Amino acid sequence: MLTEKDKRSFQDYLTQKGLKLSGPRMKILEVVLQGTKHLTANEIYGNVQKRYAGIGYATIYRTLRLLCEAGLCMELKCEDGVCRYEHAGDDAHHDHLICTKCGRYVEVVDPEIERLQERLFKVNGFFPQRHRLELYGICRKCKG
Amino acid sequence: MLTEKDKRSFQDYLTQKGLKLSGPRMKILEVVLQGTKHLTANEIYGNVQKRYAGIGYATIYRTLRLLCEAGLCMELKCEDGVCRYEHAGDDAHHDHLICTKCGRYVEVVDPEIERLQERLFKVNGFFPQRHRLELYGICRKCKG
DNA sequence: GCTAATTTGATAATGATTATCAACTTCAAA
DNA sequence: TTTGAAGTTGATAATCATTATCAAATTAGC
Repeated sequence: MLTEKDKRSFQDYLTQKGLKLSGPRMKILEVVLQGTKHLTANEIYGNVQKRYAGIGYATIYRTLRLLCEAGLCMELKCEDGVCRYEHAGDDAHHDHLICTKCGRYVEVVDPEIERLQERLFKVNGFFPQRHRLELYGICRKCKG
Repeated sequence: MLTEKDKRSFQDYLTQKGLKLSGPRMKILEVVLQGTKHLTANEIYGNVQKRYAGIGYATIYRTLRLLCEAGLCMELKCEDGVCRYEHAGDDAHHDHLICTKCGRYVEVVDPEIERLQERLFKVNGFFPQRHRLELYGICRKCKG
């Protein structure tokens, strides 16, 4: 799942910003894009360690920020106070359905809801930037 | 805005839990219910200090938790990683429109959106518990 | 008023994230 | 290919909101 396109995309972003593509950055990009979605920085640190020992915490955080800025990742500020990261891929915006028992994240979109949100912005005289919708419940598996 | 009903409500909650209604708890209840909505614990601490010096940080946090449990307050986990509190009053559930320039919070509800959210839960086999919807944009005043 | 149970304030601890800094890499030009 | 200025790294200290700890002070039912 680590395409040449992604690599180039990261490379381009760095160059454009006058930054450099280092070994650690490349390794982190690889592990993040090949791993599961919705991992914490700590979990990503663990995954990176497994394959490439020696990369520090700070570099994980720094690189995750770069990946977000480059549009390759998205940061979710979760209710437990910890950030989770999902690789953005080419998929459009989506919201999340979150199981409060097992912590599973399901991605959902409802175009109708999106439309009504735009209306709420307009009605209240706000220029829309972004939104966050999280639905908390218990998934079928946990409900038993 | 601190009604007898609120006092009784807090008192009842404490009694029912085998807890006590102390001076500090009463003072914090008063300041919180009379103050603005969407304040941080830190801001509430400041407001309490102004009127009743000597109450410690820990007591603010502890009492805010009790007020939430008693249904007199609600905690909002905000994107900046800080919690804000709003007194629940009798008003129903609502979502928030947040100005990214001035930080203003506007409370909004759209019954249609609420309905569609329920449908999303159902379609995905989730038992619904609660949700969080935050709309970020720039308010008319800041837009100029 | 007495007393057991609860609460308080001060402060240390926690846990995620960010800042610091000397040593190490990168990369474009020579 | 060597070089050196600029950027990066890992270790670790710092930060910041929130919680835990604990001895001293308060509360409420008798």
